[in-house]
Amino acid sequence: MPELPEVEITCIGLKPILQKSISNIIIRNPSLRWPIPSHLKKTLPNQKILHIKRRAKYIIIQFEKASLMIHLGMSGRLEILDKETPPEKHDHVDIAFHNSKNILRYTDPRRFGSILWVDGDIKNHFLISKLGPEPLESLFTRDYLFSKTHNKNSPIKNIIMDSHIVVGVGNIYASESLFKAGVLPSKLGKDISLSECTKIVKYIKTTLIKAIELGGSSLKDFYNVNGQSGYFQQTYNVYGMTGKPCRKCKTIIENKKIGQRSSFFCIKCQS
DNA sequence: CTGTAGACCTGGAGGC
DNA sequence: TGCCTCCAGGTCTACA
Repeated sequence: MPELPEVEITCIGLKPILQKSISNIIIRNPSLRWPIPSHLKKTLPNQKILHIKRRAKYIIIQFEKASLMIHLGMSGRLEILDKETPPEKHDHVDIAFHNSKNILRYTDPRRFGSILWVDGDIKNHFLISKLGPEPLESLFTRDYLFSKTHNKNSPIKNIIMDSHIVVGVGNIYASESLFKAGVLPSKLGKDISLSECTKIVKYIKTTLIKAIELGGSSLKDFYNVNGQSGYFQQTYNVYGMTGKPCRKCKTIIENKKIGQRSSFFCIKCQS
């Protein structure tokens, strides 16, 4: 489920728990990407949620002196549910609140996600401190991208998916953005021109923004029905379209592994 | 330092 | 039905 738009939409959907004070946490299975700290049982109760924000694909739930840093991995989900909702197999964590009939539930079949406790400023955390700029913020420009590509021997798709260069571009939106930019995912960084960087940056931004808007449009039933966003209703230009005709030129969409990941492209529209 | 392969883990789809 | 293989939205770590 989660690429950056889904994480953003999840953050927005968490607004109802702002200012709430935690009463209890139930950890059914602490084995995520990193173990969930067992001290949360003692640390978390009576902490008040002051802010909720996103950095890269991390959801940061801020308390007075520390934060919970939550990553959804490949298959994670956060939902606000009635506290009587019985837990299922992959519902690893519940957080309950004072004076509330709701809980925040973390579900993650593959357990690639993480729930970490960070004292002080998260900027200094080892998972955050070396991250590149946010794709939707002003630091992510043509010139910045060019400075990171012009001397690189790896495919452009790998470069834009490298969180040390720019965060939040996952496998779906990497393929989609490169299609719109007219650049083959396998093209090496050093062969990418300045004007191609202009397009890549532009279409990463517009693709992500559009996805957030689509997800946002279904926000009202985001957490009380099935936790899915507009994400699943989107149709893609190339992602998952292997063997189908390109929407622009009817050429058959191809799929090639680049950097271990499936990559989709139109050989005629992209070069 | 750079670039790539492997690792983590579960479930669903498709072939036989 | 059952077993096997392959595939899946992420990203850290180890190694050449």
